[in-house]
Order: sequence, then C-alpha cells, then structure tokens
Amino acid sequence: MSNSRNRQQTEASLIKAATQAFADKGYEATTTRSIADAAGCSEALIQRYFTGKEGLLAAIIRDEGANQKYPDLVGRPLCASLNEEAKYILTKSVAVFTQKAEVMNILISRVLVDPSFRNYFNEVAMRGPVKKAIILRLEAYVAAGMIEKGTDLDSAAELLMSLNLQLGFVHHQIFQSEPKRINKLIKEFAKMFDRALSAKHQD
Amino acid sequence: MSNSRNRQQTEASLIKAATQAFADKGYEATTTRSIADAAGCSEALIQRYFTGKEGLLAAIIRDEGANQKYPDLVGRPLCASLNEEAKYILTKSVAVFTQKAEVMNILISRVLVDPSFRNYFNEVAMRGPVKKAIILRLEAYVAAGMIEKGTDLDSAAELLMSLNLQLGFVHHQIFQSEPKRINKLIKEFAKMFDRALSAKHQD
Amino acid sequence: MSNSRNRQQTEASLIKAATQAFADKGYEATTTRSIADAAGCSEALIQRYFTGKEGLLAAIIRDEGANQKYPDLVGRPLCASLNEEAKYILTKSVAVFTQKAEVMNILISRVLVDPSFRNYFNEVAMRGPVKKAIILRLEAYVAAGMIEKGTDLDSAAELLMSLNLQLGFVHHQIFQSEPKRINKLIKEFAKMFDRALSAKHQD
Amino acid sequence: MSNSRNRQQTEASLIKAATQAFADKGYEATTTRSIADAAGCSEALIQRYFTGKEGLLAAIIRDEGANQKYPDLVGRPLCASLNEEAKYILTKSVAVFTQKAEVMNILISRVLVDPSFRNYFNEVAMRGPVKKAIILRLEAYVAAGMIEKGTDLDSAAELLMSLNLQLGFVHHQIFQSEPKRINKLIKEFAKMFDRALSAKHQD
DNA sequence: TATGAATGAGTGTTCATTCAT
DNA sequence: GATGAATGAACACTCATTCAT
Repeated sequence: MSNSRNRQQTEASLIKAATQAFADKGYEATTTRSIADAAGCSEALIQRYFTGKEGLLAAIIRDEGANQKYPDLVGRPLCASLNEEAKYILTKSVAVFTQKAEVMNILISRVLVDPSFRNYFNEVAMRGPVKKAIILRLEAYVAAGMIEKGTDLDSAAELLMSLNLQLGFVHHQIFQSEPKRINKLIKEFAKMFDRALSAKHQD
Repeated sequence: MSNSRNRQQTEASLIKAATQAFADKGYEATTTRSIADAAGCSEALIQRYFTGKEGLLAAIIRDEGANQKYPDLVGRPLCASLNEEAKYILTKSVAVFTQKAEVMNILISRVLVDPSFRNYFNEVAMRGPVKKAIILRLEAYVAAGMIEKGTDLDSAAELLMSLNLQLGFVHHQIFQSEPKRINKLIKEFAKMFDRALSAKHQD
Repeated sequence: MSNSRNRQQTEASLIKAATQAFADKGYEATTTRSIADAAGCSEALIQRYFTGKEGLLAAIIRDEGANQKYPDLVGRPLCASLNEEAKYILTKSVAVFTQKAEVMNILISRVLVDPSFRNYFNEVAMRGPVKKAIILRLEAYVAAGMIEKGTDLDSAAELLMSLNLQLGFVHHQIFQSEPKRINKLIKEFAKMFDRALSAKHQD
Repeated sequence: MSNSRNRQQTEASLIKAATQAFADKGYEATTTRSIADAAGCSEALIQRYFTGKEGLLAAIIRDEGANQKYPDLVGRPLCASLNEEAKYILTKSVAVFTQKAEVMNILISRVLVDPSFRNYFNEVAMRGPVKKAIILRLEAYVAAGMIEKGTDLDSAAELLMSLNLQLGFVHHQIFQSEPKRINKLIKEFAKMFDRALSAKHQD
C-alpha cells in the first residue's frame, strides 16, 4: 500500500480508511494520523490530495454520490400486487443501506451536527431522487388501477421511505437486528402497505 | 450568577448550557469552556460536579430519562377509529420530539458514534417503553374488534414508531418542514394506518 | 519562574523571552515552544494570554511604545552651540538604540516584511514623535538666531535622524562598531552639523 | 516553460521568482513551492540546482554582487561645487536602490536576522566598495582646495552614506515617499553637505 | 534529466483537565 | 467551595526535502 507511487491508488486507500474510521468513531473523533496509518501512507497526503480532513470527508460523499444509481427501481415491470412491490423496495433498501453502511452512517451523523449537510442529504444524496423514483412507480400502479383513487402519493412515498429508514438504518445499522427479524418486518410492512393502498375490489 | 454557593442551581445551569450546545454543535465540537461561559461559572466545576465533559453528557441523558413520562398514551379511552388513534399518537410524538428536541438530537447523534449508547437508546430511553405502550394500546383495539384479526401487532407498532421518527425527527428536526406540511402528513399517515389495520366490515 | 500562579509575572516572562528570541533569530524562525521553554512555562499560555504568537509580537511592541518617552529632548535649555546640541542628540540616540536594541531589531525587521508595520513604525513608534521633537528644538535655535535663516528645518531634522539611524542602528547594532569609533563619528557628525546649520557671523 | 532542457534558463527563472518572493514576503515566509510555481518548474529543481532554499538565497546575492558596479563614481571630472557632487551621489544612490530594490530588501532583512550576513553586507556587498569610492572622490576635492582642510573624510563619507541609506532605503523603500519629496530632500541635503564641508573663502 | 509522489520533522494552536490559592 | 492559573498531550496542517520513475 505504502510508497506505491500511484496517486490514484493512494487516494483510494485514504478514502477507504477514512470511510471506515469516520463511520466507526465519527468524523470529529477520527484523527488524520490514524487515517494515514490505516491507509499506509503519510499524513501530509491528506492535505495534498484532499486539502485537509474536511476535503477528505467531502470526497467520500462525492464519491458515493457518483456511484449511486437507482436503475432497478424505475425500469422494472409492475408487480402483480402492491405487497410484492413493497417487499421489493424494502428489500432493496435494506440491501443498499447494508452495502453503503459506512457512508450512510457518516452522512447521517454529519447531518445532525452540520447544517450545511442538510440540503445535500435532503435534495441530492438521499431523499430527493429516491422519493421521485418511488412516486413515479406508484403513479404507474395508479394508472393500472391497482391503487385506490384519491390516495395521496406523496404521503405514500413518505411512508415507504419512513419504512426504508426504519429497516435499513434503525434496525439494521443501529440495533443490528438479525436478518430473520428484518425479513419478518419486511413481510409485515409490505402486507400493511398493500392493505393501506390497494384499490378496493368491487363485487 | 457565579459564586452563588448554590450547587444545585449551578449544576442546572451547566446542564442547560451543555444541552443547548451539544444539540447545536455536537458533543465533540462543544468545548467545556463555552459551556462554563454560557452557564456563568468556572470550567473547573464541570470536573468537580460531573467528573468531566463525559459525565456532563451522562447527566443530561440521565436527567432526561428521569423526566420522561408517557402517561396519556395508556390511560386514555379508545378512539372511535384507528384513524383518530393514529392521529393522536403521531401528533403527540411530534410534540414530544419538539419539546425534547435538544436531548433527542444529542442522543441520536451519540448513538451513531458510540456503541455504548445503543443499548440505552433502544431499551431504556426511547423505543422500549414507547413500543410497549403502543402495543398495549393496539391490543385494546383488537379486543374491541376494531383491528383485523391476525394482524401482527409488533410490526404495527414498529410501523407507528417508524412514522413517529419520520415526522418527529426527520421532518421536524432535520428538514425543519413547516407545521402545515407535517400536519398534512399526519393526516395522510393516519388514513393509511387506518386502512392497513382496520377490521373489514362484513355486510 | 514556572508555576508561579502569578499571571502578570508569567506574562512578563513570556514577553521577555520572546523579545530576546525574536531579536536574535527573527520572528518567523522563533517557535512558540522555544519561547515557552525560555520563559519556563507552558506553550499554551502564549495562546491564552496573547491569543497566539502574533499577539505576543504585538504585545512586545505595545509595551515598548508605552514605555517610550523623550522627555529630555524638549525641556532642556538650549546648548551654547549647535555642535553641542547635535552631540547631545546623537549620544542620546545611540543610548536609546542600545537600551532598546532587541525591540528595535524586531520592529525594523518586521517593517521590511510586513506592510502593516510600516505605518506604525513611521507615525507611531519611531519617526513621528522624534522628528517633531527635533524640529521644535531646532525652531528654538532659529529663534535664538543660532541657525542660519532660510534653513529648511524639516530637512535638517531628517539629516539628524539619518545620522541617528546610522550610528544607533547600522553601526551599533549591525556592525557592532566599538564605542571609540562611534564616539569619534558622533564628534565629527556634530561638527559637520554645526557648520551646515550655524548662522554665519558677520564682521 | 518547463521541460525546457535548458538549465541556465531554468536557473534564471528560479532566481528571478525567488528574488521577487523573498523581497515581497521575506525569506522565511516564502515557500519553495510558490517559487517553483512562479518559475514554472518543479520544486525539486531548487534542490538539484541550488541544493535547497538556502542555496537559492545565496545564489541571488552572489549574482547581485557579480553584477554590481560603481563605474561612474570614480572616473568623473570634479563638479563645480560640493553641492553638485552631493546631489549627483545622492541621486545616483536613490537610483541604485530603486533598481536593486528587491535584492536590497532581501539582503538587509537577512542581515538583521542572520549574523553570517553581516560581514558580507559590510565588507563585500554594500558599504566597503562604496565608501572607498566616496573617499577617493572627496580626496580629489581636498586636493582641489574645495574641502576645508582638516575635515575628516572618513566621517564625511559616513555622512554621505547615511544620507544614501535614508533616501534610498528608508524613504524610497520603506516609506515610499514620493519622488517630489525625495528630490526636495536631495536638494536640501546637498546644500547642507556643501556648507558643512566647503572650504571657507577668504576675503 | 526532470517530475511528482511521498515523507517526517516540526508548526501554531486547542482543550479537557489539574491544582495552588 | 470555587476560581483561574497552568498544563501536556494531542490536533490538523506545513514545508523543505527525498527518491522512484
């Protein structure tokens, strides 16, 4: 790792080490020295490559944003039921939170402390695009007559995102609930979501 | 203010000042000096009274736990509908989050960073007692035949708590959504909750 | 010196140590660590008492300005000749430069590097008051008929100050010329000054 | 600019950039990186070509010494009066200070801080040769009967050099007095110099 | 040869904490 | 009991320099 004379590789090492450390101990409690040690390079490179600790944090989030894609939410054929759709979205969400656990932790903990992160978190990083994609999806179900007319889709999307947060962050990350428990909740949440939104069948 | 020879009063001043500061800037970014200045006393008293910065944080959370009560969740007569019940609980929750905004912020941001706070957060401070109260409440509605039989009450409680978090913390605290918007969400969430849980009427 | 629990004394120690160090090695090459060591106290006190290295420099100069007095230039009876007056002023100037050698060195070397010091040096610290005093003095000699009419007193004052600098700073400080040599120069400078300014006697 | 494969050209660029920077901000406050940037080449070349920052400073001064010439002080015919001679020398001096402003600034500010520069400044770079030239010149005026017998020429030369410093450095460089003001001072200084040294006419 | 990646010693500064008064 | 003087370990960051390529 060390002295590799490969800037991109060194930058990647630093980002990886910093991501881990920030997620574990928090941004403030992490020292640049410990990051450099973990990355196997000199502390000064944090200054040179990222113009300091704060720039390294920014790079982590920027990187994450660049990699973030929600392709499979939009382009999929409709499910046979809202239950299945909800199950899919919640499962996906937990998977995303799992995969990006560290960055998620960093982002959320910064949002609590640094007001300038709020907008980013809300509009750019997490909620904005996800919410839009969910609403588009629900509109398709409305068009297919599967969602009760007059349902407020914005609120329905908020409800789904609320469940996403509950499962993917609160349960998975914070309480580290077991997969079995989480799957049970996904199943039940999906069932309730279905009942709450599905168009009532007429006899 | 200082030299008041009144330990209890000074302790209270310190706790109040620290609560504000920790909530605003985060625990790590808050200096003991700024706390002492705001409290109008000497920095050394933080050491003497609370054995340091960390002890002051502990005292804040201990204090909060001592004051925490959920009296009106349990002893109330049942509502006429689940919609009204949900509206009541969600409104109450937003109010509680509003009232205890600072401590909530501190607690949640510590949970993200310090594993030792997780248990406290889960079992003692927030979720444990609230969840139990909600489940008790829902059981009463089951007994009254207002909730569809076979509904998983634990999951239903989780759903309500998820909405609590979404409204009281994510919207109210983080995004600082306007009351109008929050009330709209409460109304729609309650409607969906009602449809998801209510026993189906037989003709 | 150390742990004296006497703030004023500690501040004085720091100022003394810093004055010596700044004069010897220059402001930039002096570390706050070395100053604190020399003063026998903790480095952190430089921050607390003077808000940093720069504040310590400012305090040194402020202190010097506060102590600076030119009482004997103005209130003295006129000398019997301009030669004696010049001798007096030049001797005095060398003495002042000798006494305030360190601060002089610091001030002048900062003037060369930091534009914000120029005004202070010119108007406040050195030239302004001294020049005014000299001109007042020369005017008295004009009134006494001892200075040739039509002599430009401003230029004459500049000449004297130039000689002051040459003797007190260039010779004494920089080249560290021996006292004997400096006294010889004082004598000759005074003689030339006398010839340059004295009113011509009419036969 | 870079990769020019022309060592001499690159060396010259570095010297020029460093001269400017050292004069503007001082030696210590100037970083090798900023010099390399301004010179349009790599930082490492400062090490290779000049064995480091200090060597670059030495090269600047060495270069200056090599270029320094005072040809027109010696070989000129005598002026009609000492007034004119002084005017010539002072004007010349201001011009030289103006032209070599950067190196002058560097040299003088180093003299204040680094004892090893003192000898160089005194004997080699500035005073030695200039003073000798002035004395030679004054001796010619003595021989021509234009300077009062018994005048100490060494002191007279010191006086002239003092005025040189006052005008060329203190006024022009430090206080940045306007040309008008400087010319006025030259005229008055020359007048006083003339009166101080000129042989008295016998009737 | 010239570059830029990399470094380590050292910078001023911060801050929770200790202790004499 | 309360203060403020004092501290030391740690902090992010700087910079002239080294060295593989």
